Amino acid sequence: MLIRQRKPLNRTGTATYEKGEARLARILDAAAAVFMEAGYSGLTMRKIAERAGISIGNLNYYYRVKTDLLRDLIEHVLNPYLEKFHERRQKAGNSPEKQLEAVLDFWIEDLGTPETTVFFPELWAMGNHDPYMADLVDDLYAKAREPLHELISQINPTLTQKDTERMALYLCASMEGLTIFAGNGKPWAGQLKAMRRLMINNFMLSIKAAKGKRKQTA
Amino acid sequence: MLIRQRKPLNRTGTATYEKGEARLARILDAAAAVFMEAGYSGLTMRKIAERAGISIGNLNYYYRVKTDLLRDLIEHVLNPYLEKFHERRQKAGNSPEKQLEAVLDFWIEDLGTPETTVFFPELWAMGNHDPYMADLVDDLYAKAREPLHELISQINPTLTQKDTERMALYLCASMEGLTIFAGNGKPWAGQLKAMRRLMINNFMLSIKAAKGKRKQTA
DNA sequence: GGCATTTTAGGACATTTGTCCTTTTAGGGC
DNA sequence: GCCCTAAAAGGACAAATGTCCTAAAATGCC
Repeated sequence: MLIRQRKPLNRTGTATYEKGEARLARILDAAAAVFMEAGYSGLTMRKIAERAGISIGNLNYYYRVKTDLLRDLIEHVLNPYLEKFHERRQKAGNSPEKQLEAVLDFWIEDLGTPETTVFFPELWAMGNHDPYMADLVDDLYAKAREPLHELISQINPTLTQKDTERMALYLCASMEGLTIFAGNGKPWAGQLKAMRRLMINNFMLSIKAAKGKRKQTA
Repeated sequence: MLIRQRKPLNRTGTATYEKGEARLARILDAAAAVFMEAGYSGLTMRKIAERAGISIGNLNYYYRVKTDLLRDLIEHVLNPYLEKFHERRQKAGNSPEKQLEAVLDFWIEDLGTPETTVFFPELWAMGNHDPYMADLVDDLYAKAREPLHELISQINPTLTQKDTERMALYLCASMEGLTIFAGNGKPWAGQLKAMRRLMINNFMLSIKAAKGKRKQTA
């Protein structure tokens, strides 16, 4: 009696051949597409497989468990953001004002893309019911706020660490909130640029006016 | 051969006796509880029935179709908001500054409650995949922004209609965005009051400084 | 108290969904 | 060319879920 060893395959989201690796990428692309169309509640293994042009069996070969796929999906979508943010800041030139403006500019512009408009609200909602997602979102925003924090403290050095952090959170929250109203396809989408100007102006005003008051202006 | 007439019962979310009406309310309460715990994707008829202490069959008697229940649920949760907002503004006293401050105060304070923290992000996410929800959310915020609009134009009459609307949207977006970071159970929840002060101060600053510049200050 | 109607319960059914299993096909190393 | 593993397909299954149906119990009205 031959006892066939149980298949030891328990890796998830990995491939050995090039073909497998390409497929893996296409799976995550397909998952992202389904996710943006139907949201988390509409994200099913079968829809992903169909979108990727493969069978459920094959999808299951790459991801035995749906949660693993979801986590890779989130990472797959989120990683480019941090990269883009980082590179954007590098080439933003000279003064901290100009740099901050460049970062905010990019941030607000990005929130008008379909991906960001749909993806992030979904993340926020998931964060309320899934501790893993909550941590992930917190980490993401903490990293995204770092440049703000640094630049704000350069623009207004009289601020305490805590005040600087709060100011950065204020900017971050305001911009993220705008997603709901002026994101892609939203009623105010046509006025995103006007809102961007308004917001950035007010941010600059607030930063300079804060706390250790007329120190820069004099 | 007796042909039993098909039951004509197709009402949804209505009751005739007092008992039925009370049950209806408890169903919506139960649905709200499940919704806040598990989100839209975790909202099932069976969970709602169990939470309400009734059978699936009975729940189905009140709501044949889940979407109807969802719509009533949203309305059931949302209605108190508009009422609270309205009454809050009435008793906010004299000057437009004080009134606006009162409205904002209440708005930001409310966003720290568990209901608001969980419920609204879920709405935003649903709005991206369901046109009905999108309209509902837009209407809600349009109504919520009305008092802001009015008070802003009183505080700074030099603003055009459009600028006033944008300013109101700015306040609204900033506050709603804060939900994600300083809502109930969020990492910045402990600093909600500090953020409230910071935000309201900056809002006032922005409103007075906008457009027709130093007209109030001189 | 009897009766029509509302309310409730419980079961049933078809679908959907995540996961698993077996088998076949393809690819790369020797 | 052979062989071992990766890749892919398709079917299967149990659990969950929305909806429906029928029968019992409760309720208000005369």
